[in-house]
Amino acid sequence: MPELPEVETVTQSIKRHLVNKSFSSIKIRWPKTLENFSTYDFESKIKGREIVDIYRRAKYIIFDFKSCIMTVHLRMTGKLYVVPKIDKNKKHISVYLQFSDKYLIYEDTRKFGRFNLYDNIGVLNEKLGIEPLTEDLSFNWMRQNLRNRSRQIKSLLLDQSFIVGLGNIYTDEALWYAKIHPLSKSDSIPDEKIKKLVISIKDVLSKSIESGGTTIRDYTYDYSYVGNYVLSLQAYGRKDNKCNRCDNLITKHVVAQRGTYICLECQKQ
DNA sequence: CCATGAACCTGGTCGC
DNA sequence: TGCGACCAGGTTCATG
Repeated sequence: MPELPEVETVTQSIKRHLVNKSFSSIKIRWPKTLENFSTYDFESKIKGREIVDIYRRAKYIIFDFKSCIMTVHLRMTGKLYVVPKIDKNKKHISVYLQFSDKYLIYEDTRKFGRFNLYDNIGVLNEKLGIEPLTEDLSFNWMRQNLRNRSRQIKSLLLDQSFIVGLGNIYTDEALWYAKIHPLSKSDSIPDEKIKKLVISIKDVLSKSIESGGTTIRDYTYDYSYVGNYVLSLQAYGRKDNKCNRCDNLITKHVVAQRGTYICLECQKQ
């Protein structure tokens, strides 16, 4: 489901309910969801502890309890939302936590999502790359780091140890805006296009956040709102539609094992 | 170092 | 209507 804009939207939507509150119980319906801790750990380290902050890092939602953090990764179909009452008709609720008189629900059709418990954010930071919406992502950084390796650009942009937050949709979108073919080798992209790529990444992600993300099928936030950035997509999902720049038809390919949408006229290799 | 394929899961869609 | 094949906003691990 979610890339950076969707995770950011979900994070903000649950944050206002939960900051300064504490969880009183947890119920597990799909045990694998808790990857590195148990309900026993919940009892001793999380239960009754104040949630000091909730924030996003990469595609993780972080619950900060000061003495430890709980991370949630939604993977493909995870949904995290607050409701006053549990909906018994929901078939795929993997976990739910009670706080005050409400519930934080974790629903996940494909069951790929995971909760983890850590002492601090250090473990995550070690394996994660830079945040694209900060000044860490600059033209100079990008040029330097595209040139010191030779990777297919799409595969590199999807790599969370390089830049975090981009997934299949926003990678295709950013490459379309920058007129870069997804199979281009990272060390053969001209400066002008690198410059455009950096701007496009920031632009696409921030515009999408403003629209509440992109809903293709599963993604919703706050129980049922959909993301409207789907209306702004230029490449992703637009097979056989006209490119909005040149009237050539968008075609679908496979790059880095992912469905990939390209305007072969604009995005020459 | 880099690319590829499989695994983890369920459900929707498409062609016959 | 039914059934199989293929596809899906992600990540990780094993293999050349």
